[in-house]
Amino acid sequence: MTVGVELALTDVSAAACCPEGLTAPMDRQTAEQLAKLLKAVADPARLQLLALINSSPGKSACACDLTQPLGLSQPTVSHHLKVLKEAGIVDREQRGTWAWFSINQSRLQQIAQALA
Amino acid sequence: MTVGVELALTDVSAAACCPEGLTAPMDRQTAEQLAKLLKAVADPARLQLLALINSSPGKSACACDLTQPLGLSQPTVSHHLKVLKEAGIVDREQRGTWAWFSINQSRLQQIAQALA
DNA sequence: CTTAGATATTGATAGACGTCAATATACATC
DNA sequence: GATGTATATTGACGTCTATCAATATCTAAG
Repeated sequence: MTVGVELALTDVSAAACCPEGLTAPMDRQTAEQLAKLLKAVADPARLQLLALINSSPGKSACACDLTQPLGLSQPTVSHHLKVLKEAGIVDREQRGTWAWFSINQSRLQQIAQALA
Repeated sequence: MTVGVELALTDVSAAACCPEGLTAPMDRQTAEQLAKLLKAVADPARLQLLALINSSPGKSACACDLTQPLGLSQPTVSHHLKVLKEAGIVDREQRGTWAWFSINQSRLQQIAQALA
């Protein structure tokens, strides 16, 4: 069982985070939630994934088309997609054998605005 | 000598990064530069520091006033301020014995806009 | 139900990172 | 220059993380 991990990860997407941005002092707990979201984006492979998905037709892409451009192994890409999904930054849709990913744009905006 | 580290860190602030945001595919090198900037912000202590500085009178604060609110040791806070400085996110000014820090707002905006 | 292909999970490993105690350096004052 | 205070650096330690190879699970089609 990996309940602890599951909870920790869903905590991230549960964060209705930081409407005040950086304009007011931030308590440690709030800072940790926001940091988790930012960490999900602060990785070169995941940034490449987001850019790839975003620039795909319909702004959604099959996982099968994401491995080769990154030059990483399939499990590694799968891992990164999971991190993005659990941060609420991408959505996953099953289409037959394939997994299609799209970007939760408002969630991305939310993260960006937390730096305002 | 720590030339390697110095170079790696100044590389960060040298990154005139990512005017296209996530609208086009991103090569690994560009992704690594942007990831470095995001990592500099993706830490709870550093987010608290930015929020504290930003909400201080004149939007600048003495290092001596930043240790206690964070509940971390002085060397740790000094380390975090160094990371932020080397990412170009804060500016440092020496005033007598004290070190005053302010936020490079445009650099923060730049990072936020890279997620657009 | 077996096969085949796509995706996810597990286990292992190397490197990065946050933190502190101890120490060093910088700066002003006497 | 000696002292006191503020800040930075060093060294060590535990934890987290990115990555891969191997394996497992899922899904559709025979």
